[in-house]
Amino acid sequence: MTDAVDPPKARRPNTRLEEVARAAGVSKSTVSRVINGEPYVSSRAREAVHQAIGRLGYSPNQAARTLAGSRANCIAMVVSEHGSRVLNDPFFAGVLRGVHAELAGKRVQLVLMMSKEGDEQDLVNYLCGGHVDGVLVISLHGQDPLPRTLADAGLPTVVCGRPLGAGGVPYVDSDNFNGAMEAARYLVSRGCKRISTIAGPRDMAVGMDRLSGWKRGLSQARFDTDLVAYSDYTPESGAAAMADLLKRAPDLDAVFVGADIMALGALQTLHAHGKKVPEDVAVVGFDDLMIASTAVPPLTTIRQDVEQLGRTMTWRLMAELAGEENLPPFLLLPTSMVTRSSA
Amino acid sequence: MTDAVDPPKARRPNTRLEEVARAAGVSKSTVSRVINGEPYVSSRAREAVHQAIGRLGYSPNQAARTLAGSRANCIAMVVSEHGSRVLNDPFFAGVLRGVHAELAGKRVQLVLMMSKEGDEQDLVNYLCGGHVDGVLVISLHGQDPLPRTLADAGLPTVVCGRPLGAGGVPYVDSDNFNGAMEAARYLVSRGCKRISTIAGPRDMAVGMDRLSGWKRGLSQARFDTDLVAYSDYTPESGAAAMADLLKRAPDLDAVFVGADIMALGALQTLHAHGKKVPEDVAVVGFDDLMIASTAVPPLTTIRQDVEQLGRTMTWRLMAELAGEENLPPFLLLPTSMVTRSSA
DNA sequence: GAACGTTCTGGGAGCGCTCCCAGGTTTTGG
DNA sequence: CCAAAACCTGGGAGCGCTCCCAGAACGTTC
Repeated sequence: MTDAVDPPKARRPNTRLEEVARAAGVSKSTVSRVINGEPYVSSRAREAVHQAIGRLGYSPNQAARTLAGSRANCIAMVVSEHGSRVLNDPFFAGVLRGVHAELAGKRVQLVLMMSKEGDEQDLVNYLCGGHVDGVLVISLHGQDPLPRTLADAGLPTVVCGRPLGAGGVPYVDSDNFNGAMEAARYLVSRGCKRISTIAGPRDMAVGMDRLSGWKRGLSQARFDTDLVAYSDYTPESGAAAMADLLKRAPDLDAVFVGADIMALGALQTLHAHGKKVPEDVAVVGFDDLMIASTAVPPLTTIRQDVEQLGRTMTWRLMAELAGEENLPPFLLLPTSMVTRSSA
Repeated sequence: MTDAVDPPKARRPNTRLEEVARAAGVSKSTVSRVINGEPYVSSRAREAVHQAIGRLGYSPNQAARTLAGSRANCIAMVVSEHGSRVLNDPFFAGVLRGVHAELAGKRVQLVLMMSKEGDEQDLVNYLCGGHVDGVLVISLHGQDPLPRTLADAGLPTVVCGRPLGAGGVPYVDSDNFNGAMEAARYLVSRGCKRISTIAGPRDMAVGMDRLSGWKRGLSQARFDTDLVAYSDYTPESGAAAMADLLKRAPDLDAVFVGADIMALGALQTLHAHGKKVPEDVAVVGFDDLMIASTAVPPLTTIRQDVEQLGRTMTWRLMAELAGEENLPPFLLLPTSMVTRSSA
């Protein structure tokens, strides 16, 4: 089919709006109205246009719509903070799936961007330059100034996970505090006496919120909250943190690990130290990754619904774009405990 | 700052190309040439334009560029086949990271699309409508007609993983055949006598290629290749497949599992049957997921570099868009064996 | 039936850029 | 030293759409 003399530019079968208009026997304006679902179109005209569109396989030129109109029909998902770890994470994939599910049917494109060191200004220029209608930010380190910058520029922005340094920017997060508190209470109710935790880095809200929830759960039961080790969301550092805890308190009989991926490392360490799980040490994780069920032993954990996180972020952003008012400044999604064998 | 009467449309601080031109004391054309890195611009003018751009924080309007120019400056990444599983997979995230890395610095947007049932025609219309310059397809089930359709429409397309039903469409894949063969040979060299395999679904090239490689490795050593069970890339089905193999051949002493995620399930089953790994049964996986190292015991596996997969796909696509000729019709990336404790 | 609204329709300006063309300036070479 | 070639520059058409405006067609009311 593409046997033209000039290979690289053989393509361009764009049916244009004008052709649809001609085929339907109406004007460009009417076709435009039909496409955008505007009122004041007779049902006869509407029908004719729909038929013509179907017949010609017409797809509106987004660039032209964006240029002419006031909206870009496009939102950006910005993965901040290098992304090396973020993108490794099943977390990201789940969020993305939710975003896409929520966007289904809407004529909105999703463009993906990553902030790289040095590029920040470019990124801000681009985003604020009217190329996108709104932004979903997935930023790992809480102090990231990006959400603030975007929000200050008047660009509708929703952050995934409570942002530490961006008070006032709308965000959606799992209820990490209550989830962790539930984990702590469960360990107490199970009869554990010396309960420790492996927390995420101090500069990430998710780590801090889970730590706070754990502390609250324990202190309400009048337990000590001194057995805290910090780790950084890798199995290796989880293993190291567990070893540290064991050295500090050889008698510990429970550990709440602030992420399944770290719990995997912790389990290894416990195994290496001859501790039986859950008989000697009970383990509760957080996230409920797919691999939690195949850990040895299968991991009891706090599930968060990451897909719902993506859906909710998108809903919040689209609602704002639609001009809805008095929207909630943040949304917390409930977690649920999944009991398996490790505790 | 946004204290206008009308909240939703307060934003629009776009500096336009014309303002840059005025600020730099040159014409629009010259600014355009500088931005696009064209020749025939005096270094004095070039310098002035760059300064003006920096001063004004100018970012070219993509919509206008697309509309006016012949290129869309945009490529699509299409996740075919529901995406429910795909997006769960760390695989996807790795590819995406590679794509992004390769795109860094290029003025090309990445838009993400998922094909949903019923939407196929819309998707094809959109993609072929000149909105994107090229497409990266991640399609799990090999028979997907999408790549063929796109390629036939003259749209530069690169597929991730060998497509079963789309001969002639350029693709990039890991060298699954040789990786699996290496695994089989390794098990032979280790002295295993009764070697089985858990393969992926028959309608996916990745599963078939790994199975073929395993068969080739064994038959070269004059081993039987009858111990094959099929599974579908979940830990659960991997566990079931392992149980099936054990029932058919209680004396088996090795299993090559065509994906780490299935190997996790297989390990569980072996454990439940009282088989020691690797003493009773040696296990080799494929992929080298992050969790392979925290399996019990740590998994010996064939590593594939998924990020490199993304980079290579992108490179191949961009090369084609740049008009390069005689590009390879497909690219196979080498795998490497990672020896841990399970074999 | 004149005066008004309401519903529908088409014409045309212009979004911000690229790309072609025409013209000016410098370099090169016979 | 003058022609040709190379290098620069600016002007302006037009990409495909939206959105504003003006006006046609149809009631509905006094």
